[in-house]
Amino acid sequence: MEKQHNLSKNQKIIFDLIDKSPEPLKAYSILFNVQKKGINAPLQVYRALDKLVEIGKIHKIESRNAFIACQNSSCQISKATAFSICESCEKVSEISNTKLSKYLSNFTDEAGMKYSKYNLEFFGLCKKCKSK
Amino acid sequence: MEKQHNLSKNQKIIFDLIDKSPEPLKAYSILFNVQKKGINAPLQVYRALDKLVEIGKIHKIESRNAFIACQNSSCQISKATAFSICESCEKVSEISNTKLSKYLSNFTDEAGMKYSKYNLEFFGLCKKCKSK
DNA sequence: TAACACTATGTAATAATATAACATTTACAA
DNA sequence: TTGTAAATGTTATATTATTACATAGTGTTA
Repeated sequence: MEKQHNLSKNQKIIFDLIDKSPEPLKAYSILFNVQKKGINAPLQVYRALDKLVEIGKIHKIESRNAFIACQNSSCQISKATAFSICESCEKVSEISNTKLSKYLSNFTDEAGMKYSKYNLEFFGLCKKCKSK
Repeated sequence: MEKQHNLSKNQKIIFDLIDKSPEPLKAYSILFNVQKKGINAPLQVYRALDKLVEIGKIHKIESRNAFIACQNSSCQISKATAFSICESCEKVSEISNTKLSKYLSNFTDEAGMKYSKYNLEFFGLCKKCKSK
């Protein structure tokens, strides 16, 4: 069983916003959206984002500096993430593929090192954009 | 045979600096280092970096906003990159593993999509840091 | 309950990263 | 030698993220 995290007020506001969004959100766009709820400063946003990333409720899309809610049934694999990113419409999907995650978690480099933590970003055209 | 790219003056200055560096370099640290060579503005650095990334001479480490020279014999796989990153000393190595790159290039998602381009960052402790 | 530790919040200032807009110059092929 | 693409130079500004410091809430345990 995963540890239950009770989100604080700011964390909840920001998580809800990200969770409802169909696309990754950037920190300052989040800030703009939550100002009516009393969150006024960038740092308040970044602090909540840091915590949410840490506990696996959201992920950062590094190549886009944006954040999306974890799609993997209660965020069990928060340290081993994979995404597909459409280079045309910027649609981002989290990939949950057992084979892929096993392959990567078991990957051993030339020096014999294993890495439990990784982030993988695939780029291409999504179905919609491809057929245009 | 790979296309030969003749680097321009600024591109060459900046590539040489990155190529000689034992660690990834950040854009403004590059700027600071090349000011004595007449490159004065951030944009001049970013333009060269963009071009060098485009032609595969360097890669961006997305999670660190830093750049390293490609280690893969003349940069044949500039759009399919994998790195190991030490979370303690920040040492970054490019991984060139045929099996891994084949596996990822052939990876097909649930919707049947393939992705020719990807970036993978592994995180962990390097040998040195592990033994401390 | 009081004392404590830990987490979260609020606020201001600023650092670090990256791009827009515009003018000019260079490289090189037609 | 002219046309075109790539590269350069410069100023200003946008975007992303952190430092520093003060205060408040939450939960544990003595």
